[in-house]
Amino acid sequence: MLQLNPKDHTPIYEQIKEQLKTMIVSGVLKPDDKIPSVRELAQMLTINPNTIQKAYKELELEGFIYSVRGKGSFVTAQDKNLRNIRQQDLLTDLEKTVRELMYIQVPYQQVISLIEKIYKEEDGGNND
Amino acid sequence: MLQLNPKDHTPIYEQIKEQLKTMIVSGVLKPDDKIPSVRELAQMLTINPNTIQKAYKELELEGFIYSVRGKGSFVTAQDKNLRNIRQQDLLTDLEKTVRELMYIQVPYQQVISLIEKIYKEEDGGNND
Amino acid sequence: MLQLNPKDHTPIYEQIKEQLKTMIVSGVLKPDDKIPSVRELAQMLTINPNTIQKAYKELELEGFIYSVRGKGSFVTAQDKNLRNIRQQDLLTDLEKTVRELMYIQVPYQQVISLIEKIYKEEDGGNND
Amino acid sequence: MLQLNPKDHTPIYEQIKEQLKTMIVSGVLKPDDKIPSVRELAQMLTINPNTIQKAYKELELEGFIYSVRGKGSFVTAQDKNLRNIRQQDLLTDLEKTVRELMYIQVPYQQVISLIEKIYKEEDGGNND
DNA sequence: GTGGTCTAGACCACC
DNA sequence: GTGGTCTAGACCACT
Repeated sequence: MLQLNPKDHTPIYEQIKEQLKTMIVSGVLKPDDKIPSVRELAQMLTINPNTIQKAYKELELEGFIYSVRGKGSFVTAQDKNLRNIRQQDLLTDLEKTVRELMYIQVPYQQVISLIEKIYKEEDGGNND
Repeated sequence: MLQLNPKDHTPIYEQIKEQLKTMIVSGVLKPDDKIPSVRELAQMLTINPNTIQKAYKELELEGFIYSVRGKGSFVTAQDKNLRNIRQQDLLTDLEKTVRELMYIQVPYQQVISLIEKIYKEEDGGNND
Repeated sequence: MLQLNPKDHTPIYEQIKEQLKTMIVSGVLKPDDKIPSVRELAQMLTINPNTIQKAYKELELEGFIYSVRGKGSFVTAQDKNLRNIRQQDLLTDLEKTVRELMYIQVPYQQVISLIEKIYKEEDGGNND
Repeated sequence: MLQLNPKDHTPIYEQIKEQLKTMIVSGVLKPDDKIPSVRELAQMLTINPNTIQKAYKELELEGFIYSVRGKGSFVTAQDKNLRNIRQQDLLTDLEKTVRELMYIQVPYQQVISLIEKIYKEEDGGNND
């Protein structure tokens, strides 16, 4: 379900947050879907429950999920702002990367075709 | 010259690295330009020289600058070997970002025009 | 475990790097083996933890080990991408050394047999 | 005449020593040949005369050259030991490099052919 | 003057 | 407990 990479220096709980966010924002997880319990997920990923706890707590603070005592954690109905913030972050990232690619003289066309390829390849797929 | 943000949780040495990289990549600093000495910059930013040292050393390992004992630190000219390695890294980065942009349904055209804008804007500029 | 030579002018952290590299390369340390923690090794060698930190960080950048905050440092499994880069570096090194051996008129056969000896000696050993 | 590389972190005076040693040991410079004066060489390489001075002084201590007050510096008649020491250093280097190449699974044949290529290519040349 | 190494000791974030 | 960042201050090597 989730992919953790210990060699990546981003903390485990951040990796979990990131991946859940993406699933929520992209619609893989829909509002009021139940997400795995802390203990369940900890067992699945063979990591410490505290780490999951921390991820869930922050996701709740940021408004992505909500917890119901005794029942579990659930996806929040999406506020448009959340998606916009995420999008803005990604575009800023993109700009920095592209600027460096330009610096090392990777041709414009090469960058464009990579992007075209990505969008095309998934086109028949889960692009609902 | 450089702006540090103490509130930001990213390490100081990373902030320095980022900003110098941007200046190099955007052409503000050109190959063989001398950058401030370790002590000089430390004094300017009122931080410990070791922190600057660390930033410079990593920039050197990543191929952006080179340091000469007794003389100072300088901007590196582009090298074909390093370029290829770096290019691969950047394209992987790009792919990941674009893929996520697609997931959150940012239209293809919007991504393309951002890139076009970046490449065009520098075209008449310091591409001499 | 590791032997430091204070008379040697090569920096302590380089000596540590070298010895760990040799242990990894020769197979004494295997992929995902845990190596001593920063503080542990510092205590064993009675040197400052920062010095160990520096050695470990560089070994990580060079792809020999990976560090996980809160858990420790571990030997990296061979990765194809890194391998290619490293291979190029090593072959360049080799060429330079061999060229100079030729200049001082060391016969071809002597060089070849040294290499043959190295490859053979490990063949029946830990190449399992 | 000599090639200096400021990006290489080996000190300038070491680079000069290395290259002169190679020329002497390989016979490009013969016993009692005059080598450039300190000032001359400093001008040629556009570096500080002190740096040359240091290189020459150490070469003299190590027995590769001798200076005659008012006349200049000259190559010493070669002692067999000197060449042997150099050779031993190079072979140790070679062994370490080859061992790492083996570790990253570069095949024996590939290493051998590189060496063969180097020896062959220079065969008709200055291998007098 | 420059970069580079090292120590001692502190504090933080993560697991 | 772990790794990672930072400071203060020292000393060395090179130009």
